[in-house]
Amino acid sequence: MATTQDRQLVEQWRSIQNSYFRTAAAIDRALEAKFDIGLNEFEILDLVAESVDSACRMKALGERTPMTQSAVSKVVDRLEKAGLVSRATCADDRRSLYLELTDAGRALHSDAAVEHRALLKANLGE
Amino acid sequence: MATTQDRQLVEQWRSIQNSYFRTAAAIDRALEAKFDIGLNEFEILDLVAESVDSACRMKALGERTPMTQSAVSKVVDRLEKAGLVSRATCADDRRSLYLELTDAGRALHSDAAVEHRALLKANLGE
DNA sequence: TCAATCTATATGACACGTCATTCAATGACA
DNA sequence: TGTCATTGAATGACGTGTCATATAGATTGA
Repeated sequence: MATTQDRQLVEQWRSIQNSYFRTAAAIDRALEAKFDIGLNEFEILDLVAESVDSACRMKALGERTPMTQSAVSKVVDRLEKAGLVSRATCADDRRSLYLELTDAGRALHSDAAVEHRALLKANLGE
Repeated sequence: MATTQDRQLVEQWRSIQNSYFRTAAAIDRALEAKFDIGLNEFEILDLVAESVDSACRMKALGERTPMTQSAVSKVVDRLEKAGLVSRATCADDRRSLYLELTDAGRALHSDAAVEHRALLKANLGE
């Protein structure tokens, strides 16, 4: 039995979906076209750029994103392969890794961030 | 330069992401476990169930979901393979197809919808 | 100190979504 | 009516995410 509340819930859900997908797709295309990285790659880059402390961060990253641990690992693979990030072993826990932006990574991030924020504004702000 | 507005935008965006991912994952797991269909499959089923008219619908479906045309086509493949939906050719435009729920599809949908709405409520309604 | 257990990350198999392309049917217009 | 462009849908190659597992290092407790 479809109650009014049910319909409202479904509406709300579809609205979130649309908001999410349309925005994500727009950003992804733009970043891909201009900087040759996908949205997930940028978001990891963004998180790394945000972390001022040099704590061991692979783990911390996993807690700040809805991505799976293994997804994060593969995104970092690509970022590393692209020379934007580097993995460094952790002195106090040799299982852990912390990530650093390379110079190229820092440069790309600061350009891409402008684009990213602008598209967020265009898609969410309005 | 990270303005306050930028940070707010990023916050808003991450909140949407979390809301979307956490809810989607919860629903997906539940539907998978109890009814052996994924969230996308259910959403197509839901759209077909909603359509009272018998217009040619593959196309219409594509307009009501953020999924790609080809994604919809593959989801319908699976639904058809599972015996929940059937494709019928359209008399007035033989390129088009319209979809119908089978009896099994209707039955599964009405059970799964209850679960779906409940999880939406739990995750969004809060 | 040595097992047992736990934790951080990586990896391989697999599922699914996307893009580009294909194919058939339709429409438009000379 | 015959060509050319357009449209609805399906398909194959490919990239990326997920799950389950593997591996190496840490921790606990006897």
